[in-house]
Amino acid sequence: MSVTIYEIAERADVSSSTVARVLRGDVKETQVRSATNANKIRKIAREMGYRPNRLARAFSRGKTYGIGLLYTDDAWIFEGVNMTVVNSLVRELQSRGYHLVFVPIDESNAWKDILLGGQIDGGLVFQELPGDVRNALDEKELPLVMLGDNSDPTVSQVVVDDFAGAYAATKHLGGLGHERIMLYVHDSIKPHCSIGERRRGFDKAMEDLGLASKASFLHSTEEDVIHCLQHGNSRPTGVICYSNLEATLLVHAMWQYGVSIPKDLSIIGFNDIFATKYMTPPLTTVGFDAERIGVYGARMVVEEIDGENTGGAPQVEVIKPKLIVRGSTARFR
Amino acid sequence: MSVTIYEIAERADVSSSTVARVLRGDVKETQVRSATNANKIRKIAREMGYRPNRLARAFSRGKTYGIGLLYTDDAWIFEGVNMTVVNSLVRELQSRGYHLVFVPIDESNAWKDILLGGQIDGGLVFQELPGDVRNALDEKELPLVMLGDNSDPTVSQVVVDDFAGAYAATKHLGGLGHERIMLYVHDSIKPHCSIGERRRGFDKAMEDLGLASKASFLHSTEEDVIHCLQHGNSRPTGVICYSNLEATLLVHAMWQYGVSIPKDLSIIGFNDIFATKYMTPPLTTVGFDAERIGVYGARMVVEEIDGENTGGAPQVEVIKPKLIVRGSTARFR
DNA sequence: TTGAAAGCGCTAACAG
DNA sequence: CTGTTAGCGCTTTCAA
Repeated sequence: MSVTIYEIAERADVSSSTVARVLRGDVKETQVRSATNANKIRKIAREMGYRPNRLARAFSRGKTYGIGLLYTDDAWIFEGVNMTVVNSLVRELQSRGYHLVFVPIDESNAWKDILLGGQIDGGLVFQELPGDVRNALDEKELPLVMLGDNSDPTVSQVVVDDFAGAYAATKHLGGLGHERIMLYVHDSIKPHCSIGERRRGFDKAMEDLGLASKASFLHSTEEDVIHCLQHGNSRPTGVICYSNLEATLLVHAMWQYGVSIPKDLSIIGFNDIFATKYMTPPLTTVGFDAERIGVYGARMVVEEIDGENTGGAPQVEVIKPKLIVRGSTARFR
Repeated sequence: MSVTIYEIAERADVSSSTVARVLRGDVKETQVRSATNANKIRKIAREMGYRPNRLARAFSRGKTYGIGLLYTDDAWIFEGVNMTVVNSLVRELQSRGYHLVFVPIDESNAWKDILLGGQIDGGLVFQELPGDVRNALDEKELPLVMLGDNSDPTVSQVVVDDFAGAYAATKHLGGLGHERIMLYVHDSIKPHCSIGERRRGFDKAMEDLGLASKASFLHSTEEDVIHCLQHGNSRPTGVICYSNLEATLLVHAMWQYGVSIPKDLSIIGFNDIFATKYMTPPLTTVGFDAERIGVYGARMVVEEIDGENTGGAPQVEVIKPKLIVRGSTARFR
């Protein structure tokens, strides 16, 4: 087995409490004796290769130091940008002594065992949670922080200003002379507040551009969009894609049909991942600093757990996106 | 606080041990009394909303039920295929009562606290580990399973038959009439056994094709490869890319230079992720069932922890890749 | 600042 | 099958 505070206590000829306190840094060491003791204890601990048993500590403190990443849709969470978020989440949490626990919410009741069985101290989510999950969280009084979702004003959240992103994208296209612009949301996309936000940003920009009547909004299948883009003489000349999925699919489809981008059609995507830069053509996209979402998110849950967030009022951090102009957009005629 | 076995014991008028045993299913219930008791206990537990405290259980059993995912290179682990692996790892582990703990290995000593502080029961790795990490693992006698890496024959592993993958890719190109074929490994790729494996598969195929003298192997920068591909009349007509990175970069570069794929140049990638199917043109690639890596990997660590792997001899599972022919390869002339 | 003692919730012998 | 009794390793009163 491993070295415990008792073995150290014995060698140092002090009580186990003292060892624990010193090693934890809970001693001011103002007195001569305490300082001497402290040094001796630390020396012995080092020699014996002591490491506090994290489980014992957690158990004793009544904390788990685990933060659950609750998700219903793994396609969403394991996708490009969100992985960047997860990555920074892991690191930021770790630097604060916490660790991330993946909690897929599915028919199996594993998630209940985890939430109710005291395996986590708080939760992080990318999307709105099913009612029973929320209830479980509430029952255990576990703080929750939403990432990139503002659908619930009662919990803290770090969100991306999707309105601004869509607005900028639309204005960009308008500035290039496009008049008939489409906002494309693939029908496989699950409901999410960003859809509405982006739509509002899009609508507002079209209105400001004086093109409101020429806007077309679609929450649609690929076939319908492609059809719409190819037929009729009032077809859109610019498309703003809800995410990389739509952009990828669209670029591919247009390539198949011989529609040249950006000559014949301008396309703007959302979310800037590595691959978008290397698409053919490189994709003009609305990007944002995904790492910050993780950093803020981690900070917020931990603060709520440690009760540093005294007020109790939900915190809100907003990340400003920026338009990254690349090769998939061009002046219309 | 939560409901404990003691409260249930009191109400059911039995000892806490009995409660624990019944709720854990450690009672055969052959006798009349035991069955009656068991039912009563379960009923009360249900009514009170009892959930076993997982930390207490873990602490008491001397197990953590955490499996560390140890990694030095997050670009690698958070990349496409490997995320699929992680996803299945999470689920498979969860179904066995374990959870995955991300353990980035960096200058901070956080990883030491986790390994030595008894936060995990075993480890999973995608790449060879630094010596001190291995030592820590050995010291604590934590089983380790390698994923997609066969560099250490002393540990269990689930690997992809990269030799076969590269062989098939090369043969495919050879069959299409290509004679000058290049294997491209970007210089940012960190050392990994698959590089050697793929190279050997490539070499063998070239030899079998009678083209050995026309093979060119490069562990090189993008510039060099592009230059090589554009100048000289003995330039390669087919390229096998080590991963999606090279394929993405190359397709992009060729597009910039007006080299048409697959007319002027055939390209084969490695690893089949969603986007490759939608590249322009869709990428011919060597794919494999990434989920199985996770499933096997999880199974193997857990078995080693539970001591089901009696022999002690390292297990080896090999995943067979298959060539997925799409639009980036064509007959040469 | 230190020590003694109790306890976190569950598991694991050992008798009965 | 059941109850009793010790822990697991650390934290946390409470006195001294």
